[in-house]
Amino acid sequence: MSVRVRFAPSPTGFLHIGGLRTALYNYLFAKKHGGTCVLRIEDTDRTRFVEGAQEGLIEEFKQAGIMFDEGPVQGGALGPYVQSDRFDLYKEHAKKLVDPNLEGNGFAYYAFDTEEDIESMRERQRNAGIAPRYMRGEMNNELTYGSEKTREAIESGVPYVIRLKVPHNRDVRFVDLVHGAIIIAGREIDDQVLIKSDGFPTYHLANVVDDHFMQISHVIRGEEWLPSTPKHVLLYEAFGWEIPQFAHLPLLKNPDGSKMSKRFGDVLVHQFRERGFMPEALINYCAFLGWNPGTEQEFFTMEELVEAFSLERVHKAGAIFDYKRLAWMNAHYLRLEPKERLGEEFASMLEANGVTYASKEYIENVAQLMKERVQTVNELVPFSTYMFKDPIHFEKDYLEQHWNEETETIVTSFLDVLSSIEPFTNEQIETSVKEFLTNNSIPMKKFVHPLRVAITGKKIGADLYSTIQLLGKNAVVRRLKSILELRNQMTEFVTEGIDPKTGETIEVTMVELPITPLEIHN
RNA sequence: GCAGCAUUCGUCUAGCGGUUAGGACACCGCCCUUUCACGGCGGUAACACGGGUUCGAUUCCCGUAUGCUGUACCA
Repeated sequence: MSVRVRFAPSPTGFLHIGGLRTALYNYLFAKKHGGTCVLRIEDTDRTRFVEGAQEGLIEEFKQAGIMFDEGPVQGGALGPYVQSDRFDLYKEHAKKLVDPNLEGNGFAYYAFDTEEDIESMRERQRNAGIAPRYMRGEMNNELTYGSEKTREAIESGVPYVIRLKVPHNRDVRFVDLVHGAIIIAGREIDDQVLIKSDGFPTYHLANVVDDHFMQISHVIRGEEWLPSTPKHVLLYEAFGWEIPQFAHLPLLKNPDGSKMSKRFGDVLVHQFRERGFMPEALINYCAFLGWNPGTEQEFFTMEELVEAFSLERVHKAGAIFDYKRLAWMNAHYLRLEPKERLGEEFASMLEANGVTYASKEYIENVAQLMKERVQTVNELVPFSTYMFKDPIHFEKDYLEQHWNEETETIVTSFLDVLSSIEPFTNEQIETSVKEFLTNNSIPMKKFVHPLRVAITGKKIGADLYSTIQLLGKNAVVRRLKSILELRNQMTEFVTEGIDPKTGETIEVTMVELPITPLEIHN
C-alpha cells in the first residue's frame, strides 16, 4: 500500500511552530517512502474561522520548503480538500451509523438534549464526584425515547445531534508507531458528538471520513490527539473501514514544561521569520525536536532530512523549545547564506528600520563582513549603524581608557599615512598600519583600540581594516579629525545600557560629539 | 477527580542487560587574535524514587512520585 499522509490544520490563524514540526514530519515521512503529502483544511468550526488564514498557511509552508502534493490550491483526485466543501459526506455517513429503525441499535444515535440539559447533567456529576460523561440512559435521546418519539422529534424539527454509541463493555486497542500498544477501556470513552446541532460534523467524524476517502495510510499528528484516538478507532470499526497507522508526536513545551504557548516568547512561524530566523534553521531545528538521526550530524538540508528520517527514531517525551539553540543554528545558516541573498534580506531589514543606503553592493559587503558576529540578520542592523552614519556617541569610560594626549599625537601622524594608502584595500591598510607602528615603535594595542573606537564608536566590531576599506578614506579621515578636534567639547549624558555579562539593564555614561553626523553613501 | 502518555546533564538528545553513561546548545577556563565573533582544546553537569527479574540493571516488570495531555455540539 502506498504511503499517503496529511497535515490538517484549522484555519484559525497563523501557523504555529508546533504545526510546522508536525507538517514537517508528515512531509519527511511521505517523501522518504515515495508517498503523497496532503494538505486538508479543517474548517468545521464556523465560529473560529479566520479570513485569509488558509492563504497565510500555504505561503509559510512554501517558504519553509514543504510542498504538498494535494490540497486546496493544487487540487488532486480525492478532493475537495476543504472540509466545508465536503459537508454532505459527513452527514450521510453519520446517518449510516444510526439504526434505521430508530431503536438505538446502531453505532450511533440521535440525541435531543439542550445546552441546559447537558449542563445540569455535568453539575450532578461534579457533585457526585464522577467523571463527566454523557449518560445515555437518562438523557433525551433515541435510546430513552424509543423509535416513535424519536421520529416525532425529528419530524417536528427539534434540534438534534448524533452521538457515537461507545461500547462500554470492552477495551479499545490500537498500536501507535511511536508509543506502542495503547489500550483504553470502553467505559472511559465518552459518547462523542459526531454531528452538531448546526449540522456540521465534529473533528472526530470529519477526520475519520476524510482520512478514509483520501486513503490516508498514516495519521501523524500531535500527542494531544492520543486520548481521542479510541473514538476514531471505533468509528473505523463501525464503518468497516481499514484503520490507518497512527503516530502521535511528542508535544513542544515551554521552558516550564507546559504546552508551548506565547507566554514564553514567539510561537508563530511568521514571528520567527520577522525576527530574522531563516527557514532552513527553523526546519533543521524543528526536525531535531523529538527526532534525531542517531548519528552526530547536526546540520541537515531538507533532502538530507528526507533521507535520514524515520518514525522509529521519534522520541516519546515532549521537548522544551530552546530559543538559544535555535539562534545558534541560525547563526550557522547565516554564515552559509550567499552574498546576494543575504544582501537582499539585509536591505529589507534596513528599510524596515528607516536606514538609507546608497548601493546594493555596499550593503552586501557590509553584511558579508559582519555576518559572522551575529546570529540573525536583524542583529545586523544595530550592529552596523556606524557603516551608514558617522558615530557621535561614545561610551565615556571606554573612550577615556583608550584615548589620551599620546593617542592624539599618534593618530595625527597616522592621518598622513592614511591619506597616502594606495590602493585602499584591507590588505594594504593593514600593511601600512603595521609599517607605521613598527617605524614609530608603537605597540599595536596602543593604536588599534583608539582607532576602532574613533571610527566606529564601539568596542566591538568586525575586522577593522575591512571596515576602514568599506567606509572609505574620506569618512575615516573625517571621523578621526572630528575626535581630534572636538574631543574637549563633548557633552556627557547618561543612558540605559545592557551589561553583556549579566544581561541586566545598567546605567551607562556616554559622551556626545557636537557635530551633525554625515551619512555614508558608498 | 478519572484516563492516557511520559521521566538520561539547565536544554535537545545517544543508549535498546555488562559503557570511564557519548554528542550538541548554554555556561566556565585556556589557545588563536586588533576588539568581538568564528574556530580549536579542556572543564562543571544527568540515568526521579522504591521494589522485583537477573551473575549483572540507565536498559525488562510492578508500584510511588512528578510532569504533560485529554476529559466540549474546539480542533
